[in-house]
Amino acid sequence: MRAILKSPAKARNRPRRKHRRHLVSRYDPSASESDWQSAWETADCFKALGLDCGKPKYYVLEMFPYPSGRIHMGHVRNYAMGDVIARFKMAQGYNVLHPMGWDAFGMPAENAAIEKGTHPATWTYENIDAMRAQLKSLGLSFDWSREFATCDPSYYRHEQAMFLDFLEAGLVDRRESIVNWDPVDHTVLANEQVIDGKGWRSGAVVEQRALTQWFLKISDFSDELLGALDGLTRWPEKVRLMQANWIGRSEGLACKFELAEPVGEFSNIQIYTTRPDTLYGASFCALSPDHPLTLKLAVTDTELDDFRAMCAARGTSESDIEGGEKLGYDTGLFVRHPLDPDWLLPVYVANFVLMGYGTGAIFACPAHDQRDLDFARKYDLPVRPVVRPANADSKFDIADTAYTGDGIMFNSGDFNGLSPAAAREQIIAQFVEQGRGTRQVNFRLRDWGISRQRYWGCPIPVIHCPNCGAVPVPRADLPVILPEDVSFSTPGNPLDRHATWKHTACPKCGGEAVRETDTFDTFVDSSWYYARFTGLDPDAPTDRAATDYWMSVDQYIGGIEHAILHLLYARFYARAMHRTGHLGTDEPFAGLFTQGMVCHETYRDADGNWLLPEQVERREDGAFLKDTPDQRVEIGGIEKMSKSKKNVVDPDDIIATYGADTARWFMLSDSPPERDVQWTQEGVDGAWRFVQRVWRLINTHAENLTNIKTVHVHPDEMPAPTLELYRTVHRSIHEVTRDLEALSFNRAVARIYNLANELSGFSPTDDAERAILKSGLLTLVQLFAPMMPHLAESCWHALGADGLVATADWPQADASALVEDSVTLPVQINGKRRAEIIVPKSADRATIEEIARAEPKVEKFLDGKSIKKCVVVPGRIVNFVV
RNA sequence: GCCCUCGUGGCGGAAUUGGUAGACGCGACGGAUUCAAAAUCCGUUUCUUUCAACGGAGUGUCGGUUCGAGUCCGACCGAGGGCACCA
Repeated sequence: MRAILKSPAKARNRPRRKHRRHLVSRYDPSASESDWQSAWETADCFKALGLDCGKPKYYVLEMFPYPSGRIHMGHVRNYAMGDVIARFKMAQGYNVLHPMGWDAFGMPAENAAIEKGTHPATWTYENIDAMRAQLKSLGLSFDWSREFATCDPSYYRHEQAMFLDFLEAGLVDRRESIVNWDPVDHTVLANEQVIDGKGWRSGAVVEQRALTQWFLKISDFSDELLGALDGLTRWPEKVRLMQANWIGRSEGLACKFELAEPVGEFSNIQIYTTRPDTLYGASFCALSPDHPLTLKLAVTDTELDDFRAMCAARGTSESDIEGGEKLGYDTGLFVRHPLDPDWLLPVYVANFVLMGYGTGAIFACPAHDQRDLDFARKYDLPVRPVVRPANADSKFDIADTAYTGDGIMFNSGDFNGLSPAAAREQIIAQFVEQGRGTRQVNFRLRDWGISRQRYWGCPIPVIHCPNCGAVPVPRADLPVILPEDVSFSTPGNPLDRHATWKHTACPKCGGEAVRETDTFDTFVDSSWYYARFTGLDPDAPTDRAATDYWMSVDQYIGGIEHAILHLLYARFYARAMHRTGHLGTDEPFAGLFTQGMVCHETYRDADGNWLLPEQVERREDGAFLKDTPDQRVEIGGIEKMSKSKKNVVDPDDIIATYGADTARWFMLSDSPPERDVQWTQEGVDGAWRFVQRVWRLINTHAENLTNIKTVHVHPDEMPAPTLELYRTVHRSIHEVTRDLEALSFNRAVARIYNLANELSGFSPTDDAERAILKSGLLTLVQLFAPMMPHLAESCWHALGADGLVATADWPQADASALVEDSVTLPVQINGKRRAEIIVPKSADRATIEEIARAEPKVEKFLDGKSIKKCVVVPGRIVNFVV
């Protein structure tokens, strides 16, 4: 776009006119930013202090990146926010831990290996080097001494050791489960990698396959993970709600329906329901296609076996597309209704009953459950309502919509007239008392399957022996290191084909055995990195003294897209680590902030091809191709920056053109941080202008101020104009501090603009005024220093201040300057503002009313009317009701 | 379908516990400077009544509570996000 054309870099090089009064040269970020970065490095000022430093601790962490090779604007926004907090807290006197590392295992490295023939490790470490350099050019206050990549054996060896601890603690399970299997790539796919029932990479139809997998028993913690959400008061309500829904607690009744005729060892069907109140509306029972009884029947019933196969083939996402058509198979069996043994209900196998939830079998009440109703209508089964709305009579009937609202029980024997809630309670109590059922709590949350048929992940430290079963690798043999000599020329997992790595001796019996060739889900790596950052103990996953000091993370920042998986896994992992002695806390993140995305307009040419912003020229009459200016460009919606739509801006280009500070400032201004921000040329230009304006402001005064001493003068002794400025400065300190505490960066930015405006309008005439101006300018610099740290150092230096702003103490607001002696109050007549009065701050109600009545405009409005009431809120408002 | 969030100028957004709506920025317009431009500086900018006002209207729509509502309550409309056969 035009920014790149009329870049400030070019403007800067233009010869300047000679007769400017204040000849202040432009601020040149490219010249100074790297110098200040070196100065910080030399001073080593961002290294966390020891545990015994005596300062309170503050742990700020941004979600670490996947080393894709280049940072994007989303990273800039995320890390700029974290950096502001880190620098702000450091200035406030905290011992700050602000580390950075790499979430370095994962599929893109293998894809690169397949496409380019580069080894995943080479590709990954090259990317890390490139991205580290980019992050450093942003001037972020990371303690780089703690950097690690999760693909370093020095990291994943501890992950393996902890897995063995979890194994011993009973937190790990190995069992068969149904997975999405890509028959071409020979690998398991995650649900989100299956698109329209096909593998996202190979395009092959995904199969449902039963595989033996490793699981972490996160469901053991369901209740706790749910309950503890209430204590996470510094998390967004939205994230807590999403997690609560995901965990999905429900209360209900578990009971048995006796089979009219037993089938082998099956004499009854165990069901779970949250609506026992609708038992009298029962119409049929339904089994999951994977229910043990279904499997038993399918052995002899080939038609049922075909039905099962069809359900499996419909797979994961196809049901979504079909709109979830209900399909069933009549087994011909009957069960007895638990409240009336003579009442027989048919038993179906139904595709919408999941084996993984409850007991895999249900009783269906079509009148009050939409799925059951759809099924009943399709297979012509009875629909008997038992709950009617309070205003309906006993003829209440169901058409095509199940009634799920509250109301009054009817058609329900002894329970008629009760509310559904009361009926629910009574029926459960009755079943429990008679020993025919139990009150049961169920969760939607399943155990976490962590096996991946992948090379570029942490090897699972287990050896499979034909005689001894799954044997943990002895701790002395850790880490199990990934072999480097692997080939990606054929599909599937190279570990599975690696003869010398795979085949080994059983640690128990010494016989021939094979290694587990699956690797961990990469979410495992990111589930404990926050703890590792607190202390890099070479011999243990965590340094307990360090974790006890630093944990929990005081402020965690990242994208909302991790609201469930990563954040739930990490919360589980912290508990598992607590139980196995690696951590003293249960909650990893005391404070969570989820920032919005960075968006940009989209552009397409006449053929519909996406265009990069830099290929497009915006003019008054529309957008045109830069190379061929007569070609019109269609401007599309404002969407998240993505490579596929080409609506991206490269941080490197921005930094080269405008410097890191301008990019950071723009990312923090205007939009509230939790909301999406739109990257625009005008916005960057605005940020750039402010950088230059501040630089000019400082430098027009610098020469006259360097020798001025900023001695403290009591506000009472100041002349009016000086006092006004002094007040503005201290109000700014107060407000910016409050805004930064609340992570309201956009508001802090607005207040800084305001302060800069006020300072610009002040012309000192004597040394006393110069002293006030100087301290005001120094304050301004300190207030924006967390956001534009390089510019701040340059200004700090220009004003002749000592040391680095980065290590200076945060300014303190003079409380006495925040209180005004007099205050302007609006005067309303009947709620409409009619006038303003200036009253002493200390004035009481009566005095204020008197002053208000005396105000000419007020008199005019009150003239000839009777005052019914006068509301006076000191410091706020006066309102006459006439 | 269910759950959640949000609707404020031309735009991004401010507005403490209900108390002067539109801070700050962007854009636009006018002016200064300049041979001219860029850059910079000054001013105007919610809408509206032919100008103006210490005239009227105004925070998605309609209603309510209150001396007073962007803020609280109810209904509706619209946008965005999450979940989706969880019995």
